Amino acid sequence: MGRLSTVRDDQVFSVVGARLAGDGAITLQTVVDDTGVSVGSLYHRYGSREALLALTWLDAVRAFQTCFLTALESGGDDAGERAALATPRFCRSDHQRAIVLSCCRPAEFFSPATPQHLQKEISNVNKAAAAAIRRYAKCSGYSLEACRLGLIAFPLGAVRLYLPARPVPQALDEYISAAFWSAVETG
Amino acid sequence: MGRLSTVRDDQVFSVVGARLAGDGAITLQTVVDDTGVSVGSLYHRYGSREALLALTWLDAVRAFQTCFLTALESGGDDAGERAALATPRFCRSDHQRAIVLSCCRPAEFFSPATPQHLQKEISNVNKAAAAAIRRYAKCSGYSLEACRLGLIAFPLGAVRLYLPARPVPQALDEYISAAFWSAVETG
DNA sequence: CCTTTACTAGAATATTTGTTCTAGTATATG
DNA sequence: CATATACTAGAACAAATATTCTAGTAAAGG
Repeated sequence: MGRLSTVRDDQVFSVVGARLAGDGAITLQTVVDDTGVSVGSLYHRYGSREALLALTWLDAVRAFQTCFLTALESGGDDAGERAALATPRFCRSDHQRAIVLSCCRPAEFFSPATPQHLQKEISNVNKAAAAAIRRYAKCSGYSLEACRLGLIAFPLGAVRLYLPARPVPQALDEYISAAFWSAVETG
Repeated sequence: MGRLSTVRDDQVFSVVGARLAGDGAITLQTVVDDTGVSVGSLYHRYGSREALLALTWLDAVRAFQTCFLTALESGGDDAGERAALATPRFCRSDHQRAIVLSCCRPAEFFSPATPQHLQKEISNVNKAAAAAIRRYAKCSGYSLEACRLGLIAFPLGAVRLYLPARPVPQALDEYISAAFWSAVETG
């Protein structure tokens, strides 16, 4: 019902991510130039600049969490290790979205001006991940801090050595696995 | 010779860092409001917004490198481990500068508009650190990638779990040490 | 086919933001 | 004290940016 978009949402989000990898300045003008979508269209579709940024972040974080939570909740003794490796794998399979997640502070995407319903969604997404990590900690017996470090902090720190400019090398996985086990064995 | 500043440079840099920890938007207006220094003063002292941002970053990175390089080049079998721990220690001793280093992409501080001489200085500072890490890799026999991960990536990833809002807990050091050794033993 | 609906287009507007400018102030040095 | 020097102050200006508005276009459903 109604006219169809000439440029898909994910193409718009991708352009926003690409800008972040560059000079990092995201103005509506840059989005217009890079996508070919007019200002009027952007406002019709997303409502505001803040909403567009929040949607870009949500799109990226949902894609990542699908990979991460699937691994973490798959069971088995190496579920944690596979979840830790979800980060470098995601960077290789979805570079553009990985840039959004790895190169940005939340403050770049969310502000008091972000629409309420998006703030709510963002909050929910974050809570879901935090809850999954808590569950994993409880089941595995590892400390919560060790899990946060081994599952998130170390893998993220590692890929940030390469992103946004260079691809994440396969060789990184071995280090990330080792760091994961070092964390859970320490705590 | 001449009148003295009522607000010191490091106080101005500190305010810029504090903003980054908040909503992240650094406009001259926010700097004026937070420091009480007028726009005219800021331009007289720093020349441009870009210069102020670059100086803020340089101030922070120099302070960190003093700690980091001292540890790394002190010799001994645990020089690497102490250099890795320089990151959490720095975060505890100099929270404001740590925020500048840990919470920001370079693109937020440098642009084509950054004055030439500051771009040069920034380049030199980065080269000095990279060279020190290469030397350490050569002396220790560890791979360069392992050193970059163990000395920089893992410690930085770890402290980012807490910054900018919360203090970096002492307990983190044990995990960072373990991650450092896991890296150099893997590579 | 006609209507409804969602999308497109870009000029116009209002706001924010960086920069410049002129006048004035305080301090070190001779 | 006199003067050069660096800093302070904030209004005025120019540029960039977000947002609104009106008119028009394409596709789906009755």
